[in-house]
Amino acid sequence: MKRRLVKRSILGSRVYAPSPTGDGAVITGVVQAVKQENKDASTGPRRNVYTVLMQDGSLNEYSEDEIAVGSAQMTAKGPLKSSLKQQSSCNGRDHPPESQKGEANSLAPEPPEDPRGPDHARSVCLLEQKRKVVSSSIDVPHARKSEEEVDMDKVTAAMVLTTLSTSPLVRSPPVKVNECLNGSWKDGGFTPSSYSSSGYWSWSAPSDQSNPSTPSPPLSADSFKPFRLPSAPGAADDVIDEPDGSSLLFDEPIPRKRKNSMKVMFKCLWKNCGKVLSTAAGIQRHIRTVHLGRNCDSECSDGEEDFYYTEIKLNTDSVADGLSSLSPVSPSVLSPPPPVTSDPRHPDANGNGKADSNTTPLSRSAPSTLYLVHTDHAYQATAPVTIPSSTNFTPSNCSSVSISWQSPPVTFTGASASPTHGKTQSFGEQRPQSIAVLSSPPRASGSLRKSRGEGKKCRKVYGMENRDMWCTACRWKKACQRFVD
DNA sequence: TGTGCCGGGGA
DNA sequence: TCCCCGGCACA
Repeated sequence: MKRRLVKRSILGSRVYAPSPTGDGAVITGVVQAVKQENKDASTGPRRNVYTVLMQDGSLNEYSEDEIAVGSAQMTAKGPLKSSLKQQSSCNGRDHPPESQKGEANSLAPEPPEDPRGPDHARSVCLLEQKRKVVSSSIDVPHARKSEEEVDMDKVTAAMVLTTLSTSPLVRSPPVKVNECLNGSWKDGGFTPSSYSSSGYWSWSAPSDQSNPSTPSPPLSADSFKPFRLPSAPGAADDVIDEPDGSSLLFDEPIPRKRKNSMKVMFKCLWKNCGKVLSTAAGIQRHIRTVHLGRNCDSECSDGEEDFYYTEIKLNTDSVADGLSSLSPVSPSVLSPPPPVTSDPRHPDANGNGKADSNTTPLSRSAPSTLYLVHTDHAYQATAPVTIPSSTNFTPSNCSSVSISWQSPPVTFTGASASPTHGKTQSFGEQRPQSIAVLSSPPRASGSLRKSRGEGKKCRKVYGMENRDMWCTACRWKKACQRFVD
């Protein structure tokens, strides 16, 4: 009787059916025709076979066991079979629809696998069926649901979300329901059966993202993490195609959505590759397929990929800075290039220890302008190069010196150290070119006196008794060039 | 008052 | 150009 109801209204209805590719995905389609299959009439009720126009344009036939009805009404959705006979949802199994597909495809009625026995399952079935009748018209929060039904509701809700996605990319490859749902389900502890995601966000190939219905994949790398079904440890069909990925991915600290601007990327360490992807799964796949030459999906992986990629943490702010440094903007705009690795203000910009391979070329581009900075003053003599090794001039000494547009002279003095003591007036080398390039800081317009420096000067550092250790400028009562503010 | 440094001047 | 110093401004 119910079946007739459904049959009468099923034509033209949107249904969900397992992908004909057999990969476990669920795709949507529209019922085009219904016919009865009589061959099993002797053994059981006759089956309805639905001809479904799939979203990719193909026509497929499904039995009622295989497809699920989807309509605007959430409560009317669910496996067609379950809505008719409440059979599949009451078999006491935890499998989400993808893994149910396997059993659904085998049209033979399966013996109930509920360890509690068929009677128990049937009774639960009746209860659930009764409750559904109520909830289909009134949205009553269910006080209790069987675990199976909870899963099914979520799955059907997921299907609706999938259907609502109007992007053409949804068509092919078949939509993997998990992909667009795991972000929210996972947090709730729900983990449908696994399917290794084929989509990953990439810098170099953003179009790889196969499912645009996930609004912000870069922020949640783990949203692509394949699922695992913890409640069914023995189910072999749960581990569909990510035997390596899943365990690996779950073991390693996949970055979660970050509140701050840190972004974790995965960089391929293969020689001359350097591909950067946002997910471990993606980079593993990349390495496996591109470098290891393993075309098979992740099931033939032995985890070797792990050796060929590394995790890099990117501060998006730093990236932005780096990008700006790549821009043709004058270096004078740049914030003072720190002494590269020792700047405490950028502890992350240079990457953590793992990403010692320089993180990005962006962070290295800035220091190239560093060396233009130090030839500013015409009478910047060679004195700075003669900082005595015995001096107590250490970074701690200049720690109070706020790093300004002029980077600390330390690096420069070391680089151009001249063995001759101070008196080599090789001023000819002091090109004012850098001044022009640097557009030196607003040194209070010519007439105004330069604001007094806050930092230590040669006089303070070395004292009057060591006046010969002062920088030339200090000796000449000029602006100190060694401890520039 | 000590310090930093500009401006000027002498060698 | 190098070097020194008077003198001013600032802390």
